[in-house]
Amino acid sequence: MTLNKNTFIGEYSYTLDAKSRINIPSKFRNSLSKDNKGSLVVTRGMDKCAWIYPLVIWKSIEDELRKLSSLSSVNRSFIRNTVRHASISKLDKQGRIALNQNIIKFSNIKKNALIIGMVNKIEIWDPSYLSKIDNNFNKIDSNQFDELSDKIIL
Amino acid sequence: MTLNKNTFIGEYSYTLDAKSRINIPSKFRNSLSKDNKGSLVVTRGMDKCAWIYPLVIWKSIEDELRKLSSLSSVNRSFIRNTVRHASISKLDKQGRIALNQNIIKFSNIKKNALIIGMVNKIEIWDPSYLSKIDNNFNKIDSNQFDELSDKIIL
DNA sequence: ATATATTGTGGGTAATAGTGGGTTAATATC
DNA sequence: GATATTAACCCACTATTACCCACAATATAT
Repeated sequence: MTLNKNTFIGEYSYTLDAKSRINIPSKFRNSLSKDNKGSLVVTRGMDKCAWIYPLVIWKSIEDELRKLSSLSSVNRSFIRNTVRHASISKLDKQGRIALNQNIIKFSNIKKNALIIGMVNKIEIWDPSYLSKIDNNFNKIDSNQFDELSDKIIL
Repeated sequence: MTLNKNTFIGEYSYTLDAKSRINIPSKFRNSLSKDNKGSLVVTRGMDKCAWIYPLVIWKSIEDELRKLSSLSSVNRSFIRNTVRHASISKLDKQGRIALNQNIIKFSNIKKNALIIGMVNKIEIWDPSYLSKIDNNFNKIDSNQFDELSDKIIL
């Protein structure tokens, strides 16, 4: 167990309880660096899922946003849409976080949820919804991957 | 819960009461630095919404304005329109501020209002009005957005 | 194999947050 | 100067959230 700090890989299946709390895999908790003090930032993903960042990673995103002048309407929209659905959540003593209704509805999560490590962030999915996405993934023309293969060596 | 001081993220739905008071989310109140002493500056936003700054942040904006020479008519207009609708408002014991009629009318706020954290400031919107803006936002040539996305890695 | 620690899930209780409204003080109006 | 209007301040109620403890299931160690 010695991945880089704030790095997440793997997939886990958990349940949302009556209070909308969900467990964070202990492996993820362990790879969270101390300076996060157990705080995560939950927001909407680009897909219909929740994105979760360690607080310190989120702060660096925020710093970038801070540089954008609000005189530009594009900047304003960009900032608004990036941060309006974000909220800080702290791990409780049992290692869970509470998801707000907004995110649950957006991600279409009911009882069961998949937590997926995405290297620098964490995703939470409704399992059946993700299966659909997976099907689309298989349909992608593999040429699109060829582009990536120039950039990333597997 | 340790975001930087005077930093606001997330979206909250509140109601304006009969006395034109509106609640400020407790998370925002907590991230207000002590030296603000609960004072906020409310003014017109660049969009049809209210902008709210922590007093100390507003002061730094004033300092920037001070540097603009009044020999330029553009500067004069800019300063005038930035400052003329601004007013200080203090949080009451329950964490609310009173909005003046000028701002309410300008923002087209009736009963319900959305409060949105915009990193260094807070916006208050009429919900239905913001939806319209959102729709336009989707029509914006996404090239402008892609530019930003290149700079900021989510 | 048994003991011990860790992990995931459930639930109770106290503290806080959000909303409404009343009372007094300040300001304006006549 | 008396009255009306507005704003500041205080108190009260309800819903939500944060915090705590409990326990079963799994993993680790002896």
